[in-house]
Amino acid sequence: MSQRNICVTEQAEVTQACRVLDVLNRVAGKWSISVLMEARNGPVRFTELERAIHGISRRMLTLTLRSLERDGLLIRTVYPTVPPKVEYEATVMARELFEYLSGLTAWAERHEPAVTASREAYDRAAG
Amino acid sequence: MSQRNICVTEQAEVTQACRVLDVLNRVAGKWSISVLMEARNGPVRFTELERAIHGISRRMLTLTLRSLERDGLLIRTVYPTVPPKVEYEATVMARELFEYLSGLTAWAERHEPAVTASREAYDRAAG
DNA sequence: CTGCATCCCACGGGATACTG
DNA sequence: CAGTATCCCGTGGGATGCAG
Repeated sequence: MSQRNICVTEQAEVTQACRVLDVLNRVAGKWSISVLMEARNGPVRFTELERAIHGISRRMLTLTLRSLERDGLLIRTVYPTVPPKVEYEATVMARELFEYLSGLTAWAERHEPAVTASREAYDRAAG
Repeated sequence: MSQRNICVTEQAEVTQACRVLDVLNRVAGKWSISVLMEARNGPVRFTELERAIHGISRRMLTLTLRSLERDGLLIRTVYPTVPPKVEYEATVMARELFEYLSGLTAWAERHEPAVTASREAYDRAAG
């Protein structure tokens, strides 16, 4: 997702929108949430992530990990062994985020039928 | 944001990730949340939205509105007058979504300093 | 006023190959 | 094992112009 934080006024609504957009921008990458969820319960290794997240490329896994680490959502631990061993783990901050995401999850579950129906109706009406 | 729902297994974690991704995909457009929030309290006209949302182009406003309408998050009402008058209003479903988004907002507010600090530290360390 | 059509570009992200 | 480097392409989205 491209940059989209459009905080320009001081209106409460706009400010709230911006806050939400901040979060989304941080987590909006195609693979961010999947990676975060895999790293939520204890440390995970690079290759484990690669296997667990179906369809991700090595390049995107690396980029996603770096981005999440930079934002303080993931902790990267390197063990200077041969062969190298690197572990990733969600931070407390990231785990707290999951609680709010689970609210979204519940919302999505409750309304998925309605959304699907709405789409079908819309597409049937206009094409 | 490109398509990223990668539901391929039946694992609980993956399923939850998919649900969240469903929501995000629906709302991930650069302008979706801003539009939704403007339409949250009563109907809003096209031009009002255009003025309220700083930086949005006419094209993107239309596309965003259509997408949200299709998903059942927005109701579009056309008054067959001259000149035309069209109003948009958030549905109940969309308003319910705001409650969960406000959780994200709070999270973002609480942790924004930490994220900023983390980024600076990361960038200082590596460049 | 409320759009749709067209053109264009940046960038997210896939495929592939190479490395400490 | 855990990455980095390159190349390439689709698509999201901006700018602009036309229309009912």
